[in-house]
Amino acid sequence: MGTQDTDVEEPRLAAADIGSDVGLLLAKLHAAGSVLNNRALKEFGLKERSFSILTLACSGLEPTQRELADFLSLDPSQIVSLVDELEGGGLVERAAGKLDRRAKIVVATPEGRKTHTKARAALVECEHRQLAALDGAEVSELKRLLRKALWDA
Amino acid sequence: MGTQDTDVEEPRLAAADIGSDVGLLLAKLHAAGSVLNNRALKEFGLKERSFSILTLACSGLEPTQRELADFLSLDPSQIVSLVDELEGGGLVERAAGKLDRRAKIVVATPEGRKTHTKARAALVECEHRQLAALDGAEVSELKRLLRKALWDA
DNA sequence: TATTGTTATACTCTATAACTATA
DNA sequence: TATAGTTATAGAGTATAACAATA
Repeated sequence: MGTQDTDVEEPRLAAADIGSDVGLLLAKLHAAGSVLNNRALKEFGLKERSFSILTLACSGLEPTQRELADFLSLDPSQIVSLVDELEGGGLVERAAGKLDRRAKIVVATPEGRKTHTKARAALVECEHRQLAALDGAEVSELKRLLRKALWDA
Repeated sequence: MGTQDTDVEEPRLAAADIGSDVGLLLAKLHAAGSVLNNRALKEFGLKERSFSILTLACSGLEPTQRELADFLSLDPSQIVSLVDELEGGGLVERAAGKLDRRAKIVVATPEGRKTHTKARAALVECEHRQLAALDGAEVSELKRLLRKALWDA
């Protein structure tokens, strides 16, 4: 996003009713977090997107590219280039689907797992900093509400 | 975002630990909301961004373009074209800053106020649908936590 | 006929730097 | 010298359609 502001106090304009607009609050918090996350992931050659795919490739769930696209809310064609990138770096591999030979399962290599472990630790640190104003219970509650809004619809 | 999915049940991949990743949850909920919001705003010739500016232009706070850029986490150059667009549609006007003649204050026209009222009603409806799984107290708590994370840092 | 992955293309959004006018 | 607004441009991200292989 344009300005990687670190709003450290409530700005004057937050008094407008749009200061309670869920869409804007989500956009701002997400944008601020993305800057932190992508900066932290740079040393591993990753971005938020590729990290998400790597995580799922490490999960043991054996996701197909189609599942990745659905879950990450990305277009299948975007998954192709992201997986290409990870595969080029030796972090994941494409395996043939067991039941459906059209489908390709994305699995992490041993090196991918090592990179993921380190990258994940860096992101946990980012999340701590981003949500520093919230205590442990509040962080849990925030996650619960976000998950509920997304998946209990 | 790629696929404007309407996740109506928790997908298989949500079991991975990334299903609790705040960054991903924020991205997904924000993206899903943007699709709804922009679709609803289309009939008014607005998008999320231009609606935000129109709202602040209606607020009585007399924001300068610089303040809009800071508050909306957008680059000043992006504000220029968004305000151009709104001004071209007759919804806002640029007024000279009172203390600083460099600064330009963005204020809504009477027509801008009328459009804003109608657009806002449409967005309230979108927010209701997007957060349908949450009760009133949970919506308030979600907003409180988001605001706190952003501005109590 | 429908779906998975792929490629290609056009479009929007974002980031950056330079310029002007005021301060 | 610094700041508000503007302009221009390159890059990243997104949306869309078409195609081959498989179901």
